[in-house]
Amino acid sequence: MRIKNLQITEPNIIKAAWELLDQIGIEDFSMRKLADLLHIQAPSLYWHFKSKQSLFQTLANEVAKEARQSAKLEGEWEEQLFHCASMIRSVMIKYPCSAQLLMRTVPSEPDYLALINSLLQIVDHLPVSDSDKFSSIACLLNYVIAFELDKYEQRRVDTAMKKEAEGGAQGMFMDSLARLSGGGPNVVQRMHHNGLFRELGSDNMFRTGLKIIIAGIAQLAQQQAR
Amino acid sequence: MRIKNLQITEPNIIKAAWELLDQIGIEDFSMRKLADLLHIQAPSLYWHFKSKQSLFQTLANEVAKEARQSAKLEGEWEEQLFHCASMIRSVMIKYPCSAQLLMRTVPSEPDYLALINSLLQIVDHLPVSDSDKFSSIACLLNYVIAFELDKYEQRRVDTAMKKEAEGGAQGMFMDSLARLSGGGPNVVQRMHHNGLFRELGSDNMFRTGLKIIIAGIAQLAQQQAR
DNA sequence: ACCTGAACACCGTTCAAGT
DNA sequence: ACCTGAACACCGTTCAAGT
Repeated sequence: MRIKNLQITEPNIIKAAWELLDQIGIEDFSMRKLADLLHIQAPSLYWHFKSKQSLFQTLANEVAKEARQSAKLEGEWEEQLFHCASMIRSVMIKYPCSAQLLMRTVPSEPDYLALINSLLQIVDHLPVSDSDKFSSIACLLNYVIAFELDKYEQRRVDTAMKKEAEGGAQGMFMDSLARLSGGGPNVVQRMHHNGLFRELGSDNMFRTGLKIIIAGIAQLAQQQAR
Repeated sequence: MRIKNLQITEPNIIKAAWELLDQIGIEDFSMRKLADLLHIQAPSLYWHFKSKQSLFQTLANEVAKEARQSAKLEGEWEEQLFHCASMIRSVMIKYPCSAQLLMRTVPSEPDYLALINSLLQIVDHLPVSDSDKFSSIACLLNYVIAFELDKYEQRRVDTAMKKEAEGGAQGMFMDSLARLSGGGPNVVQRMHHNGLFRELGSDNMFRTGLKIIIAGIAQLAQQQAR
């Protein structure tokens, strides 16, 4: 939990913030702990950032900025969307808790807006209404963010379960799984049995969802074109 | 902020919790305020719920329970999915902060699992792999939750913006909008100009996104069938 | 069985005061 | 310009003690 003595500059505070997020996660992140990491007192941080929220906003914007830069614009629009979304995801993986940060942040920051703009450009030539273009991109972006958010939450629960008495909560889970109320076949249990739950958050699952959304957008364009 | 004198039972605590969430939102929700509302001391709550997290888990499960009950199972699978997703959304609208609650909650609660199961049943007969079924439903459910989450966040920012000096932050926003870095046409600005931002979170937008995802799933099934 | 008072170990943030 | 000490108004949670 120590860091080399550094000048207390905005970039260095941000660097330390990323490290702290990586170490303890966003729910335990505090201005006091960040100050400790930088060997200063907590109130000092408020000279550089007017609030914790504004610090988070800055972090989120950094993710948006890097995501936008990694976009390449060649090939069919489907490829472009796929590539862009994958890039956004890989940038998000690089930065700890980036999904939570983006979620809590309003896309009023310039780089976030620019990212949305470049996504909108990709679908701008499609023969659908502006409203539909907007919905499509919102859907895609939501998907990418929610996917990483889920993965994070999943991990958090997994570790919490392991901590709790070996097989205690795990047993509870298997129990509710076994006797699902509501008629019909127990599809969830079959999938759990086949180890599908371990695939949660995998690259493969990400790509499948992405394909679904892009194919759906294509379908929308095709219908409108008729 | 008062409530009639009530017996302190688990259901009444839950009722008060919903009211408090409605009044002040999830980020300001505290066990102490909940206790105030019930005219008891904060530690008393810990006799009924072992933690704030477990209280939230219970609330989330209530949403899942009601959502599951409102599912009807007739018509084509596309209609069923559409209807189910719409129902889940309308239940979520009924309960304040339900998106946040579901997001923070692991789907290990029985009713949440049952909800996922009934969604999986709808696509179970499609000619795709279990993994793809799983991805499809995860994608759909993520969409519904993230949609409401975004709407909530959007509202929070809007009110924050209005509070901040008339047109101060608003001006900032227009500014970043006007001079977006990165080449290409400014699609975002055009859309903002056409009032599309006011459509954020609308029924119309919800349905469009839903159609995209369902059409995408259909596409997946069609490809695999060949 | 159910509730309280007092306490612990934390928060974010402000502000006068220091250098 | 940049940092600190002290303080304010909060948190979630525990626990001995009350009824």
